Amino acid sequence: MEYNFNEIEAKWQQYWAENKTFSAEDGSDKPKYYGLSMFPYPSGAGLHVGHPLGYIASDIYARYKKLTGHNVLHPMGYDSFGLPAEQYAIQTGQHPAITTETNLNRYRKQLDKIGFSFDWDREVRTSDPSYYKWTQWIFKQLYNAWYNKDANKAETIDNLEVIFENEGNANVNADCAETADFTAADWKGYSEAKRQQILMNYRLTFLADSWVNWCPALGTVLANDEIKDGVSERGGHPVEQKLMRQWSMRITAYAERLINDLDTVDWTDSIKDQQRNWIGKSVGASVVFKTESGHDIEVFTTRPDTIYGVSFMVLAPEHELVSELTTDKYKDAIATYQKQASLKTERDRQADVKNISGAFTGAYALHPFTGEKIEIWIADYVLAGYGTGAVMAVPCGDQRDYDFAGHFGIDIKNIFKDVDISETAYAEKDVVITDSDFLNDLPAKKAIKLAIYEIEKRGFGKGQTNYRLRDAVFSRQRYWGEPFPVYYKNGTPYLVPDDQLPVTLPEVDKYLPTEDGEPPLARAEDSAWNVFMGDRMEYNTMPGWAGSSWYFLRYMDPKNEDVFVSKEKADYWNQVDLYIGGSEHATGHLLYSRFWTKFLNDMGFINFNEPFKKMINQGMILGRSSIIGRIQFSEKIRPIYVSHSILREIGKGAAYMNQKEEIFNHISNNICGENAQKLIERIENDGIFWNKLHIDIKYVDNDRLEIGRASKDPLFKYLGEGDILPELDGSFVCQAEVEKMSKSYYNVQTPDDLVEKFGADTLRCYEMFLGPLEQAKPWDTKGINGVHNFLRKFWRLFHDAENNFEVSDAEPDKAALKTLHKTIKKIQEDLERFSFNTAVSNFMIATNEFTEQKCNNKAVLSELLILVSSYAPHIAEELWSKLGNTESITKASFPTFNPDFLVEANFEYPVSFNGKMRFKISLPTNMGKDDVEASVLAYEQSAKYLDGKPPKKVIVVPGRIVNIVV
RNA sequence: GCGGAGAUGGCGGAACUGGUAUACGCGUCUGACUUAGAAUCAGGAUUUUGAGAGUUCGAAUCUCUCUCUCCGUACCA
Repeated sequence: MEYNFNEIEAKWQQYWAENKTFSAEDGSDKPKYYGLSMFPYPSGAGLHVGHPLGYIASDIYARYKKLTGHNVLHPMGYDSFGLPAEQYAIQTGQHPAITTETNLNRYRKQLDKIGFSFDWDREVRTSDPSYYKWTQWIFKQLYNAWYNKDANKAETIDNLEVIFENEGNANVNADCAETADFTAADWKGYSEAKRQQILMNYRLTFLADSWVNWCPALGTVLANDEIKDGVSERGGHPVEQKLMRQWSMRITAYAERLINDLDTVDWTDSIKDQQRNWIGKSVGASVVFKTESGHDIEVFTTRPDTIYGVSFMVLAPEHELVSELTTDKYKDAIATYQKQASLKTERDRQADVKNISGAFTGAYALHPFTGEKIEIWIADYVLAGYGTGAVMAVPCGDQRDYDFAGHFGIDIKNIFKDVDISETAYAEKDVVITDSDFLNDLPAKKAIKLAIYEIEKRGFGKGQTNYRLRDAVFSRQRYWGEPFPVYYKNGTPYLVPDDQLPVTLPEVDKYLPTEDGEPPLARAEDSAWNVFMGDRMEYNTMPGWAGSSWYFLRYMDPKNEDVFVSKEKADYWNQVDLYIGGSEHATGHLLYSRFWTKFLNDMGFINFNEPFKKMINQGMILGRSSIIGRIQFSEKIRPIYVSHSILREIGKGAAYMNQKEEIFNHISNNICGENAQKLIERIENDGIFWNKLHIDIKYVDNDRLEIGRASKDPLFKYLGEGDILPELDGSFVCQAEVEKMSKSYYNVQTPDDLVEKFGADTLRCYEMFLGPLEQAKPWDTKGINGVHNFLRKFWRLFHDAENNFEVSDAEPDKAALKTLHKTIKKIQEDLERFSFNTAVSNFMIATNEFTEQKCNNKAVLSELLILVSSYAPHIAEELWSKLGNTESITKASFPTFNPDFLVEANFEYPVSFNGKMRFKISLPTNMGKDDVEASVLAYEQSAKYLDGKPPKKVIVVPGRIVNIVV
């Protein structure tokens, strides 16, 4: 074989590993480059071709940076705590650590075969005690911190205690749970337990009873971002609300900074918007409405300017004041409504948006400005969890209020000047307010400010900003996660001292909750814990996002036993320069990492407050499924499996007997020749029922199904039990459909087969060649041959017809230099704008040109080789060493582009008439505008298009184009 | 509903600041080589950039209107 990729690739992979070619230097003088790919969860299914896409791009760029003289950190590791290993453990009793280890080894093997430039000495695994020791340590820092809103940063809890000691909490401006005021004297008099209780309100990670998303099937709580469409993201199980004592993270303290600092990172607008929406900042006012019975109802509104348009109030059904406010007459109706609402799942409630429902409490509030009586209703369109769980309803300015008022016959006041609200509410802010006393004739934006001013002045409320973002629940009732560094004494939580960390996972007899519903860790014997303190240890474990929130820091200093990352190393490596991964982590991992980074920055452990400077989100690779048609008759008769063109006709909706004639016509006219009669007879006798079946793509080549081979597979042996109707030429063609890669569609492509068949270099180039990195695109192996041929052709540039290595030492000729420098320019530009697909095309063009030029010039090919080496590193190393180099090509320097080689004496001007290109004319590049014009007009073909008339106008763009207006 | 991205041959896609539309690859067709296939080589074909208008000497590219697709998100007051 001329280009023996299997041998070459194995050889160089071994060389890189033995020579630690990709080991990053700490604190070198070179500029640093930190390129990171999102680390994978090692699932049992292994890698499919979609996984390496981002890794390959990341690898190409990292190798490129190395060639441009950077000290490159390009690590890889595993997010190895997680549910699937635990579910497997529950089913089989096998320890999740063993499952994880097995999967992880498989991943490593697959990754190694693709030839990545990972510095494996820096590998991290979140489930490794030497790693999660530091996850626990960071948890402790969060526990020992509070958020000082005046300083706008986190500070240690010790200094808060000093303040309490000296002046109580009256002057403390903290982001915290509601806490009653106390003086310094009070504080001194409090018991230890009481003090701890109070401090808990301030800590950045805290224990509190909170409504959580409980997933009974998974036996654990889930964070909001782990739920999609009202069911768990993993497994699709139903989720219900439950009040539980849980660890939470006070991410809300960082809401404002998390929004603002998005402006400082180079991410896609889509991800930034997702984060902004998730955080959901809204600016407005909180206003207190007194009720007739003397209660205060606090509402949040973004439109205080519409306060004179309030015509009723709505409380969430769960609102704490509902029972107190409801008058006797309405007690039953309210109770009924509350019950209905509570029975609805989150999902029903969302699905039921258009159904307007609510109930009147019988109570009235008093308008703070007019004193007018306002009906108080409850309705489930008001959410207990957002704002204060109560709204002032302004039908003219809010569509939901408008619909509600219309439905229940409540008055709709119009306080907008010259706006028609007879059909719908008007929610825009470009209105002028009227009928509103002191707000009259003001544009809404000014009115908002004045309204807040008045509200504050008269003591009805204050200006306020609300966020949709909730504090993040941090406990999971699972086994396979980080244990908390926490123990309990008399019900009060305490931290395990640093010198005893990590608290490792104890052995348990089963990975299930206990009989009384405690998490699996409650099963552990006291002696099974490596650290056991107080009455008991914490039974919860941390969520999946704990370990992944800071892993990019550990790569900088993976073996450090004294600190999670040393200050110098964090200063040197700093932010991740390029982060590549999927966009599905927009509101999970990517938000939590930013939160932890800001916190660690606040505490002075690192010097930057955003983790990922630039991010690219690779698109999903879709599978290409192969589908055949099955026509079924009654049970006694063999089904018929039909090829594509027949399936297509049947699929045109002509599936039922009332279109029988149509089907018959199609069949006999267009389709399967003599088989048509057979098919028609069957349908005639038995009626028709058809469906589509997915066939494993491994039995399909170029859409042709290999029936013989497929029918031997137990999964598809049915093919042998029916009749086959092929195309006229006898082949059996499958219909192709692009859909998600999934086991159930039999369309999963693993990289292993392809590496085996075509080599890693081909796979790498092909994955890039498919299209722009960010775009979702179908995977189609047909094209891989083309890329493979390119590499073979590339190989042949260096060899003669008998595959003997042969290059020339002569001076390179002009044509070769032009091709080379054109290519250097393109490749560099493509890399700089992360256009990996066009770079591969440009390599193909260069290879084609050199082939045509019969160029085997050593100097030229050496430079070309360096360009190619980041895309196809194995073949590049092999040819590089054949050229006589003794060091790895990764130590070479990226070639320098020289524009002189591209200068041409003549340019072929395209000549257009009225914008339509008609012919070309070759003229000297240095010819002036006027001369070009004269030459073109003098050209014989011009007369044809001028048709005897003088040109109206002639546009000459030197070196570009000539356009003549007639 | 809201937000984001997008629509170019039979297919994946190129065309960077408006300047030769469809590079590169796949598929397809013809021919050469071959016992045959694979491979290789030579050559051909398809279209007018989702629709409509505008700006311009010139628009895939800029502006407006509309249609459709994908992704995210949703009673957030």
